[in-house]
Amino acid sequence: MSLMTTRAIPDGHFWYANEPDVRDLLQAVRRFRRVDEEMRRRISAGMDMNLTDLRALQYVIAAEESGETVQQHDLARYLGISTASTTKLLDRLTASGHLVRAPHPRDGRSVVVTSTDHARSEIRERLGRMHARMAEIARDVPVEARAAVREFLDALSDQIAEEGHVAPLSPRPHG
Amino acid sequence: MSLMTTRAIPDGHFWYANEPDVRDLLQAVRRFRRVDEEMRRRISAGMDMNLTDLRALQYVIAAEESGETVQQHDLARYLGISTASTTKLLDRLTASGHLVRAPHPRDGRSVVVTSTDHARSEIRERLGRMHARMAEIARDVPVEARAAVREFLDALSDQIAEEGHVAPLSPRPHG
DNA sequence: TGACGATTACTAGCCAGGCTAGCGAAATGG
DNA sequence: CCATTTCGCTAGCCTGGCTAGTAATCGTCA
Repeated sequence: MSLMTTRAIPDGHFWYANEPDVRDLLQAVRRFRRVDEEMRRRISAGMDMNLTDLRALQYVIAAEESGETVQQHDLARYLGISTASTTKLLDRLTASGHLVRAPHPRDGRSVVVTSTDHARSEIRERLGRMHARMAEIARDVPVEARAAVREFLDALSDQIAEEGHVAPLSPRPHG
Repeated sequence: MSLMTTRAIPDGHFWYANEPDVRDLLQAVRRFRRVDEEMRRRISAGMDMNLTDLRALQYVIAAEESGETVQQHDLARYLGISTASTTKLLDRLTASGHLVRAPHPRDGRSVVVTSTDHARSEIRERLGRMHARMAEIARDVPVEARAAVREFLDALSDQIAEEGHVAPLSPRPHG
């Protein structure tokens, strides 16, 4: 472990008091976390919907782009909410003209959810530019440092996911 | 700009199809974002409180550690909720024994919020180990790559914060 | 010093977005 | 072909936000 270099008090602020690099790194992580949250809140507010609705929209569009179909059930599982709540969510998003419910071709119980042109263009308009600029920023990382950056983020994710004994499941729609 | 290398469709998936480094980097960012959100949800659920309450708790404790006093008003501003909602939040967190309301020494209208020993030890117990391991992970980043990592995260944060024309304000308590 | 606007926290009452329970219709397995 | 399971829906509840309005206190200025 070789943890402590300054004080024995495990309270965050003193751990890396004489390790400015480490402190700055974690500070940058925290700031990213915060502004990211704010950004999503802003965007969903700008589209007159809540964060969950925005996530749902992105999920449906992403699934369509990779050629997969989405049922109400998939959405519920991905969003981590009940199917009943997902019914309400679909009510909202179909009323607003972002999503469409269609009968499943071969399962009479199921509903297939698709996005409208309007939804796709709105998402593209709101997120496309930012996405492009994030890619630019990634390109600006020196080639020789890219592996280190990725490994750092992956290690953080592994640590965070494992903490609390939760399997690092990936949120894929069913095939 | 020199954006496109593959297709002109600005839909995210094709931008960096032949730039595996860039794609992997952004993928790592997205994963971090997701597991971080999940982690906070888990921890707050484990403490029988919601995300806002957890943020409030961390804020109060952090402020105390840097010797600052916190009023209900500061908390409301930091959390981005109304003072009325903050009243309810304080009701919850005082009822659960995490925070204490005390009269402000020189302003009869104000309330000074402090954390209990119980709250501090619970937060330390739940977050301390993870915090330590995040510091370890940061230490594992090769010294020569640390600047690049920090610059990457800062650039992302700048971009995200600026998008939507919001000033990159820092959430400090009043002095 | 006394009056008055500003500030602080609170109460009352509303609403959005989650939840569980339970239902009918369709699919599936024995 | 009947029993069980799955799917999405409705009904009704609860939490955690919100706004509006209030009482107490503070600060300022005539």
